[in-house]
Amino acid sequence: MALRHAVLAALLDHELSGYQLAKAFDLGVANFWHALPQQLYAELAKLEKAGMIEGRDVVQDTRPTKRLFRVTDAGLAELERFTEAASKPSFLRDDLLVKIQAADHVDTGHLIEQLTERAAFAQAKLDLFGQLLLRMRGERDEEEFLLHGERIGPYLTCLGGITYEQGNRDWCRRTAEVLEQRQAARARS
Amino acid sequence: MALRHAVLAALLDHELSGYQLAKAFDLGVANFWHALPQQLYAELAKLEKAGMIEGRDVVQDTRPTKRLFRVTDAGLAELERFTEAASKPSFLRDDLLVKIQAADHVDTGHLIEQLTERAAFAQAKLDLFGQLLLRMRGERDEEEFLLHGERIGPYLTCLGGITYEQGNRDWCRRTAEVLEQRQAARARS
DNA sequence: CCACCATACTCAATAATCTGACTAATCAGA
DNA sequence: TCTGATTAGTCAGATTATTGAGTATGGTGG
Repeated sequence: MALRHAVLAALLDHELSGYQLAKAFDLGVANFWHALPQQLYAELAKLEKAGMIEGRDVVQDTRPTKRLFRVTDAGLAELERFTEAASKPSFLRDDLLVKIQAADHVDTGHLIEQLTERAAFAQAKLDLFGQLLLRMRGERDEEEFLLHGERIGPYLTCLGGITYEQGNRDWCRRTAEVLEQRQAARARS
Repeated sequence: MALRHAVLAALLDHELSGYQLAKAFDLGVANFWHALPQQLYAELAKLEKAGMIEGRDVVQDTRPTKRLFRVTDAGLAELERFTEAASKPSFLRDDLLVKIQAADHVDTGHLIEQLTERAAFAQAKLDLFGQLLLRMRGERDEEEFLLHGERIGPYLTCLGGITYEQGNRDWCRRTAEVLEQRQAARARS
């Protein structure tokens, strides 16, 4: 049941349409949750019926009419309840890790390729997140912003994303390096 | 469809029963995939029907009879196919991140509590993983083991788990610290 | 001796997520 | 001018994952 809360949390900052929300929850960006458009539209409908968000139609002359949503008091109360409850631990579920687990029984070339790719992807997200941080804190330095900024939630989750992607990148590079060295050693013998 | 491959990868090292597998895929331990017992029993049944694993009953005098499974050649071929295919990126889906995203609209005390808890959990996993590494490489030092060890897949995923949990722990601590400082600053004003 | 935990599983039902296709309009580039 | 990308959604269906309960036996702590 956390998708609904993720949607509520995303709508705290700005009014958003389903489409904009879908962009935010997409692969490249999602720094605190991931979901597909279909899920989001369904969840928005449910949340509106439950009175936790309110939508208003915005007619655009050049683009299709969109529906912007904002969180209601009931929605905020729901988020509050959610926050009080214990968090369920987050678990790993990663194709690439499964492949590495099987590394000794499986073609090394493909593994190295995919590790390199993943490392590059992580680096790209790091660059993006870095820019995002700058945009959020503006002129202020990080220490100052975190102490006195008015809205630090997204900044903190972005920092989380950075920590995660750094770990990801470094592990991928290290692992690729190990596999390459073994390949080279095997080739020499 | 990666659960089946995770099961295959887990069975590469040792013959395991569904119950043992369930232990390994449990929260506390799972360092490359997570799943519940029911899923695993179901997957084992499917894999056996598909000829990718073979089970044999082991009668025990003091415990219920168990069924141990090992990977067949067909299973290995399936893993090989899986490895060749591109990995789907892994995404974040974490209750705690959602709560932090909403940090400015929600009770800070609960957040700090949950961050501290999560940090302690991450540290516990780090200790566990550290011991696991030692047990896997035995007397050898890491560099040597990674270059010449015969089975390094599980070692590499364990290193992945360590990187992940370190990031997790550090971010939780940092975030809790920030929230505490803000709480203190607000109390003074 | 009795409650509880560990081993070793099974079954059913619901909830969450993903795959894939479809509508319909505008805009930018070759 | 035709193609493809972008905006803004909707629908059906399949697959995965979670929740909750139940079976049966043996060992352990109080």
